[in-house]
Amino acid sequence: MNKYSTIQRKILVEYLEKHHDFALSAARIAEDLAGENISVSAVYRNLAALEEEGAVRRMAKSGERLAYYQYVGMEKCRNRIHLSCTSCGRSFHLDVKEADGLAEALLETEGFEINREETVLKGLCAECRAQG
Amino acid sequence: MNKYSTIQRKILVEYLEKHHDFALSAARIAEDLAGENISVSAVYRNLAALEEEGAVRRMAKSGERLAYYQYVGMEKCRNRIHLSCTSCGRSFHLDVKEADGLAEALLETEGFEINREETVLKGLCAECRAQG
DNA sequence: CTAGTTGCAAAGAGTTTGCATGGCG
DNA sequence: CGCCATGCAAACTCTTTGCAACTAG
Repeated sequence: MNKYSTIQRKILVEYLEKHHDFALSAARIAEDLAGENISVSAVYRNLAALEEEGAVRRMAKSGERLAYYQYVGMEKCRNRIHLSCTSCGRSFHLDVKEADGLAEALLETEGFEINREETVLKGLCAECRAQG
Repeated sequence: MNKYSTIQRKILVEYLEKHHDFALSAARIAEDLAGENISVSAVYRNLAALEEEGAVRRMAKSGERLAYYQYVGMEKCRNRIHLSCTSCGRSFHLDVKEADGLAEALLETEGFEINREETVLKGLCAECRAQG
C-alpha cells in the first residue's frame, strides 16, 4: 500500500502533485491521463484510495455536479484552510496564524468548531480582482 | 415567472422553506416529494430556475457527488456566510458583523475578496460538539 | 389563445463494480 | 507463488432533455 505501489499510482500522483494548486474534476484527470498507461477505473479507484489516506481532498464547485479533487499530500498543504478563486480556479492556503484567529473567533462567538480540512473559502484572488 | 406560477413550484418552494436550515440533495428532495403532485423533472427544472433567481443555493458536500440545494430566499439568509455542521447537517448564518470582519481581514492580508454567497465553512456546531 | 410548464420516458454524464488477467513483492 | 491492482465493459445513479399534452393568465 505504498505511495507508488504501481505504475498507475505513480502516474496519477505525479500528475496531481504537478497540479496541486488546482482542484480538478475526476473526469478531467482521467481525460488528461488518457494517453498514459492508466485506465479510467484506476484513476477513480486510486483517487478514492488517496482520499482515504488523506493525500487528496475531495471538494465541489458550486454550480457543477462533478467531484473535484486536489492534492494536499505535501506538508505545506496540511491543516490549512483553502482559498479558492472562482475566476481562475487556483487554490491558495490561508496563513496559519490567520486561520488560527478565524477558528478561535468562530469558536468563541458561535461555538462553531471549524474543520480546516474541509473548509474552502470562495472568492476572487488578488490577481483576478486586479484584472477586473 | 412569479414565485408560485404553478402548483408544482408552490409545492417545491414550500418544501424548501420548511427545510431552509438544511442542505438537501436534489435526489432527496425529489424523493420526499414523490407523493405530491410534482414530477422529478419538475423538481430539477424548478431547482435550476430558483438557483438562477438566487432563491436557492447550490452547494456540495465533501465526500459526496450529489448536488445539494438550500433555500436562501428569505431575507435573513441573504449575503450571509454559511456555517455547515458536518455532523447534524444543519446550516447556520454567520453574523453580519463577524462576516464583515472576516472579509476585511482576508482582503487586507491576502488580497482575497471573499464571495459570501458561495462560501460555506465546515465544522461542528455547538450542539454536536457538546454531545461529543 | 399563447407562452410557458408539466410529465413521461429515453438519453446522457460521471462514476462504480464484477470478473478475469497480470504484475509487484 | 499469492495477493492485490488493473483493464474492460457493463451497470448504476443522478440529472437532463425532447416532445406532446396541459395550464395559467
